[in-house]
Amino acid sequence: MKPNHAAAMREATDLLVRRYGALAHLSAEDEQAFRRIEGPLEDVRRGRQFNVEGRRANPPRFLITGWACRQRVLGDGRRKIIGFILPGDGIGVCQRASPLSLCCMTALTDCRTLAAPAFDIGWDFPDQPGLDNALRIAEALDEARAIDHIVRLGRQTALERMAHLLLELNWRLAQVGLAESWRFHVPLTQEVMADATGLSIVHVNRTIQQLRRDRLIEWRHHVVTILAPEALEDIAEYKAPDVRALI
Amino acid sequence: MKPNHAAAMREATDLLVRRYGALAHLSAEDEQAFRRIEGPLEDVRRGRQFNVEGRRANPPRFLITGWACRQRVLGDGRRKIIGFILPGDGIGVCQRASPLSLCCMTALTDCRTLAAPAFDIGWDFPDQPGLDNALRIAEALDEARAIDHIVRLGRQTALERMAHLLLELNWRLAQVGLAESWRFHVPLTQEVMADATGLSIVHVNRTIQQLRRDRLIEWRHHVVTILAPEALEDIAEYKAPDVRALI
DNA sequence: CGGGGGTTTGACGAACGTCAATCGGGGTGG
DNA sequence: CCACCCCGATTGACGTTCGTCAAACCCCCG
Repeated sequence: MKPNHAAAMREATDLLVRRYGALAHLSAEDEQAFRRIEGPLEDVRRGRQFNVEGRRANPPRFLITGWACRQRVLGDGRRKIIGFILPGDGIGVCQRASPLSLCCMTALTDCRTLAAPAFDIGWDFPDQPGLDNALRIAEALDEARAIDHIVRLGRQTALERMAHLLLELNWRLAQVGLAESWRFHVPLTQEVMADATGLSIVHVNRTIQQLRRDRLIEWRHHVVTILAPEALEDIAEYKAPDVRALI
Repeated sequence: MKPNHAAAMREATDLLVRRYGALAHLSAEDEQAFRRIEGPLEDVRRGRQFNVEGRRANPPRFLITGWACRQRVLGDGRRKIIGFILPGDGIGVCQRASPLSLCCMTALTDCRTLAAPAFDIGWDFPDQPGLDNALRIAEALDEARAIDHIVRLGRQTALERMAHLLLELNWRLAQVGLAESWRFHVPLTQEVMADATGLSIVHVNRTIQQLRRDRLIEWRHHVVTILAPEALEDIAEYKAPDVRALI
């Protein structure tokens, strides 16, 4: 094992400990469970699918760098992104059979993943209750975001949807240390944003323009800065999830 | 206990056995677990909430007759229905903390429910594996419908959404014996359909008119008949859920 | 016979989609 | 180093879908 590989593994498990430690208290024992993940680390090209729709990704993995998504494509090519998968999130990691884990999952950018065969369906970590808790909460957060998404798509305008999505991304990225002071990197094209918000590319562009004009955000070179968090939260009726309510 | 009360209890548990028996094989032992539910049966008026958003319904119950829904209401009164709750479905019945069970749940019609305190969060039925399975599958189906709903709202037209929703309702009602030969009772106003499909009342009406004109459905006196199931499924790209895939 | 909730219709307007052209920036080959 | 190119962002013009408003209608019930 080369030293830079060991460093990469260390970085990957650090990320997981940081992310899941924010969801539930991790004992030294729990942390060790993450440290013991054997991998391998894998580099995945943009566009690659992690699974076939209807089957869980095998092996289960954690996303370490890059962005992925769950999506469904209709017969005529219309695509809907169900949700984003961000660094720290599991891909095919689920305790009980979960339809969310059966969606078609695809890399939106070049990614790095860490295989974690032990985290397969029906996992059981009796000696690591913190780890078990954290993973369950992560699953619940996925479900909660799906509900938010339904409300967004069904009853919010383009501006509100975009604002809501940006706040959601900020919250999630902040959890893993990838957003600071309301600034974060979004390696997506506007086409992807369109498929996530249920809008057309052109209208996504116009909506972003408006958010910019109103000095609510900046968005340059794939870096988003939320200039007026409270105003944006008002527009979107966004509430950050309450992790403690999901135990 | 009056005799008609005993009959009502019998009907209620029959419904549950029929419904959950369609999801997983129920042993005699499993069935008994349903038969032993003590209740009480409760009649609930239309409009009543079963829980406060963010808290699970207490006690957990099963819906026996009538329709309910999960919904969220925005600050300015816009309402989005997350999903329908039909006879046989649980209200606050969930094994692990589930955001879907934390939605605000409301009776859309006068309802009858059967309280089932044993089916509270973290249930454990080691001696009734069939019952446990069936309830998990029911939870998974809820989640799968949420995903379908996202695709519908994000990338389907009014006509496609309505077609999809009607097919979903037909499938679910057929499972509990409330739809036969593509005909079922829908005790909803068009306003409710609007909040479920993310459309306006007027546009729901126009969409229904078009489905009628095209001889795809009949809809009279709250009874829907699907005249051309295959054509409707093509329009909606509807796939009936595969229960076996969710184990 | 009157009333009220829900449905239906028409006219109009706003939000959003489509098409097409242009722009802009980073990468690449000469 | 420069010209070119290509993908994605941006803009404008226009079309469609869907929302809004308001009136009429319908049916069930008292």
